[in-house]
Amino acid sequence: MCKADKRKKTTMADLARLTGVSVMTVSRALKPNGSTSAETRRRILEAAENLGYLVDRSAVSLATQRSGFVAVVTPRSPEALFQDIRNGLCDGLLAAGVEPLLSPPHDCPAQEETLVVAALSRRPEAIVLAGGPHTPRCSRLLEQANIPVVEIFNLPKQPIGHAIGFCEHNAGRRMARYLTKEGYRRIGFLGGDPSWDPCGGALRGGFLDELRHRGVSDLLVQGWPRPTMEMASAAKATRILLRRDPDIDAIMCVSDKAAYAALQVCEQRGLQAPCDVAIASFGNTELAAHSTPGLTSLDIGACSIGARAADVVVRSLKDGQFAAAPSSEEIQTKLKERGSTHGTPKPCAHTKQLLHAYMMR
Amino acid sequence: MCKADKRKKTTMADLARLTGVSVMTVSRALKPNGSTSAETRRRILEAAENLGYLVDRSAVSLATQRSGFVAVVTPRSPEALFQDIRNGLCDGLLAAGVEPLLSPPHDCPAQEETLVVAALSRRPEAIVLAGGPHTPRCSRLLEQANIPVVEIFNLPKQPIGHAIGFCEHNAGRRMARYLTKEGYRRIGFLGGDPSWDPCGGALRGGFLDELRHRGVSDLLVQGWPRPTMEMASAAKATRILLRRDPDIDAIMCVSDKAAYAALQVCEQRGLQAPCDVAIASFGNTELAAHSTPGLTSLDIGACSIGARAADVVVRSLKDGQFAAAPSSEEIQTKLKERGSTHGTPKPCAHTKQLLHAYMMR
DNA sequence: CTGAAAGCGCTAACAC
DNA sequence: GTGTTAGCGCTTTCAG
Repeated sequence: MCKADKRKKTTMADLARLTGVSVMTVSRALKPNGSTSAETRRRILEAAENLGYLVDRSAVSLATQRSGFVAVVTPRSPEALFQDIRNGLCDGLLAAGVEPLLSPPHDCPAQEETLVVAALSRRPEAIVLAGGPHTPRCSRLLEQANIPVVEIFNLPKQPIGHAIGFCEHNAGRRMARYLTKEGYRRIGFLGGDPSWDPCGGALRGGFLDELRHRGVSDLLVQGWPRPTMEMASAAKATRILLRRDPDIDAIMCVSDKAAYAALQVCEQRGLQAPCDVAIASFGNTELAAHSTPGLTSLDIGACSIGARAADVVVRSLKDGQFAAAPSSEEIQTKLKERGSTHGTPKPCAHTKQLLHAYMMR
Repeated sequence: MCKADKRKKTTMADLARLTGVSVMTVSRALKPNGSTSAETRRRILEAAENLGYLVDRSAVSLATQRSGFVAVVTPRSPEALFQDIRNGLCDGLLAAGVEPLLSPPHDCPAQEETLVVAALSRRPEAIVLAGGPHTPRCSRLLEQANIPVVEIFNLPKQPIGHAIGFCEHNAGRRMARYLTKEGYRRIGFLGGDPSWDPCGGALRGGFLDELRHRGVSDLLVQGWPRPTMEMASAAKATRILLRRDPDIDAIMCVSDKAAYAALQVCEQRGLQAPCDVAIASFGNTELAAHSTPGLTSLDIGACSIGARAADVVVRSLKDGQFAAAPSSEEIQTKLKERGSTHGTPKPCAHTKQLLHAYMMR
């Protein structure tokens, strides 16, 4: 009844004193399957509710040697994709009764290491993180942590435990193959600085390799220094690209947002996709499907990566065998072809109307 | 040197045994300002590094009664906005040396309660969460938790502790006022189901109120049942709206993504913004600024909300006085006017070119 | 500079 | 059904 005025939090001892039982009885009454008389439990639960008592999970963790949560450490970039991945992951874990606890987003391997140290210090049951690259110490700590480690998004060269992801390099090559087959020859690449977006860097690497392999070497690359303001950065980079090579005929972008920004800049310049310049991207988020024209984009199945990861975590937690025999699952990126790289644009209703208005003047 | 083969994690006792000192010395050696001889410390740190030792923060929390982290509990919707808010918040907290720990996103107050219980059980130093609504029990637990509570995003009717946010109702009214002043009379609203998006619901409420107040009562509302696939849902809802009232002259949307989808649908139908139908939205994210035409949108300063919240948390943690005297800061939404509701569209370069191609056939 | 003792809040393993 | 004892891994406090 009386509110806790003191700084001290209420403990089981308080509940025990109040209800005239031992601490152990309180502990049992608070669990769904503890053996306590109905009446005793009722009184204890009532007292707990009145005082707003909540178990101290630090103490529980210490006593049981089980923390009951799974750590999730993801990079800030690419946000839209990790958003979906995290959603799929969290939903899957919660559905299985496992609690995910997310670290703040990181911008580089060094920061990742800091966050992984913090996460491991809380003794998670398992840890899910992006495929890297990690710092050497980070990798070592993960190996020594003795818990299931699940690397997602990009497939690491040397997985620590389980891995579910795609190969960015292959993804880049794939798109390069497609664009060259479609006949594009003066191709640009738009992406962030690899120091904060290693994944985009690898994508670009694969893209470049394949282009060279196909004899398309006159490639222009334009990047930007920070992960924020992606559209504005991409728009600016596009302008530079167009200035450097006005005859550019295709631009591959590291994300749908960047691609959308590039598309707008091109249109403002009177360049129409795909006839004047093709725009392709990576991620296949909602925006790619809904923009006009639609953006040709590489799909990585972000939601399903999250769901698969949740599955692997849950199985690892249940089954020591499975946890001990790390699996590696390569996700094949799917090239989703849309109007930004293929087909001739027809004047849409909008254009017809403008045309009409234009001629009526 | 030898790897930890057993399930047991290494503890300070192991390090103490290995280096021939007491546990207490190990404890001191591990802290930056503990008084230990340089040589002893060196050996201890070396052993720790070799074994991949990391302190057990459950034990530290228990012993010191300080967990050293701040809990962050946010709703899934509106994702884009909370993304920015979380980023600003996390950056601010990390910069001040406070560790944020994020709960998975929730879809309703009941789920929020569950997550808040889990978070409070870990005894955070403070908790940051959306302004609600919360379940009664959730509010009560937050009050009894005896830690700084910071509610962000929307201003709660009855703040628990500090609050930094805007009034969705006022925001809705604001946009209604603007649209009616611009001369729009047949106005629709597009949003998600209030059960999972209470904030969008309040926005709609304010919007409706103001319209009624101004004698524009013939309002059409269209929503969707799930937080996912926002653009697809909004596109579908837009089609229904257009079918129900082909003469609709403006559509207010709960998010920029929804608005963008609506814009595309309208254009596909030959309706041009703003002359045939105006599109307005909420959030003022990158997309609103970069779409063509730009989307008129209500700006809430998401990043700064996060930064301000971090500031309040840090001050509360430092200053008991400040923590005890809850502040409430109302953020004024700014109406960012763009081409989707205002001005006459000029045929852009793209159109001119299409026009040209069209006439050359 | 180092160590021994006590205890943080809780639970496992036994008693009764 | 309930209580007792003994820790979980660490820090605080007090002695040296």
